[in-house]
Order: sequence, then structure tokens, then C-alpha cells
Amino acid sequence: MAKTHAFPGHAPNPLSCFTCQSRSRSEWCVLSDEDLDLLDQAKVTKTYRPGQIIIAQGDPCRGIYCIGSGTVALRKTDAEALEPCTICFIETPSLCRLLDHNPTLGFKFLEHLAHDLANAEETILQNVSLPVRTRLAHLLLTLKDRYGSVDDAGTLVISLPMRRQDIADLLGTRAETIARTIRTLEQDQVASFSGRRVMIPDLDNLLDEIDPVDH
Amino acid sequence: MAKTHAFPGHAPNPLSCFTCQSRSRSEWCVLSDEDLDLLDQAKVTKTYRPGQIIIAQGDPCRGIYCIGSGTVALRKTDAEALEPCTICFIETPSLCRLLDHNPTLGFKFLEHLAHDLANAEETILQNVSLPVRTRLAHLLLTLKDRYGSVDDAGTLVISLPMRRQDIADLLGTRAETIARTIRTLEQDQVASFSGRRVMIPDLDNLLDEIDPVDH
DNA sequence: CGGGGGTTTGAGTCCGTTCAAAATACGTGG
DNA sequence: CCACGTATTTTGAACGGACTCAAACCCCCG
Repeated sequence: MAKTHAFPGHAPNPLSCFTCQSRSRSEWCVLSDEDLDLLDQAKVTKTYRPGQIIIAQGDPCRGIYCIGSGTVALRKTDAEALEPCTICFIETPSLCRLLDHNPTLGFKFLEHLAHDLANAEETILQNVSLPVRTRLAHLLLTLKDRYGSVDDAGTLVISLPMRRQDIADLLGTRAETIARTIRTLEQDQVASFSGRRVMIPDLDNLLDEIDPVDH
Repeated sequence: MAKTHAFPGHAPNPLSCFTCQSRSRSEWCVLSDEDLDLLDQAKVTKTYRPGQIIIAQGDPCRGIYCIGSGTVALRKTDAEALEPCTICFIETPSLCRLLDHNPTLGFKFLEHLAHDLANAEETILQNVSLPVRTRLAHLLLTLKDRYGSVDDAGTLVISLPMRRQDIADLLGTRAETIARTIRTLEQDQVASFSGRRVMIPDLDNLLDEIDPVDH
């Protein structure tokens, strides 16, 4: 097999749907081997470097994107790779063919959207009812699952995949407010920040931010 | 045919899916006559008076609700009839049978959820980027389609289906703030409120609230 | 070493909140 | 039809969290 040379946003297929790690976590897990082969043929894989724009507002919608690996920032104006990303694209006609073959697939997408909707509504509630500090604590707790690890001293360390500005956007506030909130969090010994590294010596303190316990 | 006596929240079927006005506007519009018959058999119709609770937080989810007529307030804690409502209930097994028969139906639900999600994300954006006054103007503009009419003098009149508190909840703010905002809107001649009646002499003024034009 | 993003800090302001009280609308029974 | 109790709406005053604007600071990179 000839060696493939990947270049940003435009690469030959280095990925097979059959071995794709993200498949088990995605809608495609319900596909038969036959349909999976169809998907594998139809998909186009690209790689992106951090900072690259994947789609921009106004781009026509010709299919769906499936993130094999990496992290993406989805904004109102565009979608940007935050980490090195491998992303497959499946054109609408191919998707429809799969949907026809396999009704369960549609069901999975339905479930996905339902979850997204539930999350969006939860965000609406939290934005109006919780202060920035609590929302930030909530975000850290979410990020720890994917970007957190525990060091020798037993301290939780999170490597944030995004800038302060992105955090602000996510929480519906300003970068300045994030900076100030981080400061208060540090003063209260809940977490210490250094660049994109967050250290949390005691997770309980963070949990108390979300659900304050009377002592 | 025996006369049916409707009582709140518990009525014999006064509605047929075949003649239902809301069908053309709902997912069910894709059903064949055969499937429609299935739906008609499966559904259970109930009527509700204003103020009645339709579902409460914690209730098990045994199927879906289809609003034939009326208006409902959907809250985190419950769903309340705001107007007299006729609502059908379809149990999950029946829904699944229909979904099996007709793949397009699933597609329609997918579309529905996609719209809801888009709306929810739009709400998130508006809540953090627009002041209450603009959001209220936006709401009035939305409500006018369903609850608005034009009187002899050419004035747009909207009969709000909800209380101030509900408006506040919808906009993510407080009833007091709504009262105050209404006052400023009246001072600026944009609209005049009297109870649940809103009068808007010039729609352009309301539109300017959303998208201020330089004069 | 000189940009140029990104981040932090400061001071002042404003919008919306909170709490409390008064005014008004509404439904019910007399 | 009116009186009465309750729920809703309105108003006021004080407070506060987050915003705005502006400047300084930091890093990273060429």
C-alpha cells in the first residue's frame, strides 16, 4: 500500500469506519456490516490543524460531519478545529440511502437531537438562573471527563481545549468576566489556573459550587 | 349517534384524525389513510379547561401528546392549559407501529426536533445578547400571528394567552421587569397594554425595536 | 527584539434583581 | 349585583452582578 501524505483539511482516507473508535459512541453503531461498508465507501475524510475553519456561516449544507477524533468549536459564525481533528463528511444522498436501509439509524439521530434539545433547554435555564461562577464550575466538571487527569499528588488537572473567549461564549458572558471569576475561584482555593491548565486539589470544593451544602 | 358529554381532562373522542385541523400542520400529514385509521383508533382525546395541569414533572413518559386545539404552557415543572384545549394522547407502542409502517413519519419528527433545537439555540443567543425590551418586542411579534387581529381603526390588537409571569418565564426574567418594560414601551408609544390586551397602532415602531433603523 | 493575539485589571455605569408594599383584577358565594 | 378573599400586577427604593471601555500586561512567534 502506498504511503498516504495527509495535509490540512484535505487528506486521503486514513480511517476505516470498521475500526473507527468513535463509531461505538455514535449513531453508526446500529449499522450492519453491509451498511457500514456503504458508509465507508461514501465518506470523505479530512484532517484539520488547530485554528482551521471547518465550515463557515452561509456554506451550503450538503451532508453531515462525523468527528473521528479531536475537538471542534461550533459557533454561530463558523466551526473551528481546536485540536488536530480527523473529520469525515457524508453527502446527503448517501446518508438517505443508509437511512432507507436501516430505520433504526433514523431513530438514533432522533435520540441524538432529543438530547441536544434537552441540553439546550437546560442551558437556557442555567443562563438565567445561575451566576457565571456556578456555570463555570459546571463547565469545568463537564470538561474533566474528556480533558482531565489525576497527577501524582492526587490533584485533578484539566487541560482546557479552548481560550478564555471561547469559555465566555459558551457561558454566554465576556472574557473579562471569565478572568475575574477565575480569580475569585482561585482566592477561594477551589481551583488554580495557569494558562489552559486547571488544577483542582479537591473536587468536593468544585461540587459545592454547583450544589452548595450547608455545613 | 349518542350525544357525548365532555368533561375536563377526561372526554370521549369528539375528534377524528381524518378531519383534525392540526393534522396538516403536524407530522401526521404524511400518513396514508390506512395508517391514519390506525392513529385514529389508537389515540385518546381529552379536553382541558384553562388552568388545568396536563402533565407534571416526574410523570412517567408513556407516549406523545398531540394538541388539536388550544394553547399550552410548557414549564420545567409541568404543562398547563392556558386556553380550553383538546389534546390527544398516543401510547408509545402505537407510535412505534406507525413509525415502522411509515419511515417518512420518523423523518418528520426529526425535522420537528431540528427546528426546536434551532429555536432553543436562538433563544440562548438572544437571552445573552439582547435586552428584555427587545426580547419582549420579539415575543409580541411572534404572538401576533396566532393571537393578533386588526380592528376598525387599523390598529393591531393582540390578546395575550398568558399572564405577565409566564411572559417573564419565557423571556428569562421577572414579572416586575416585564411590568416596567411594558411601561417604557407605552411611554415610547410603541404599544399600549390593558390587561391581556395589547394595542399596536404602528407595527413599524415594534419592528424598530428589533432592528433599529438609523433615521 | 518588535509585533500581535490573548488575557488581566481597573473604574464607572447600567440593567435587571430583590424585597416589600400598594393597587388592581378575578372568582366565588351571598 | 355586590362584597370579600385571593391571585396577579404594578410601583418604589436599594442593591449588585455583569458589562463597557480602556489600558496594561503577557506570551508566543517570527
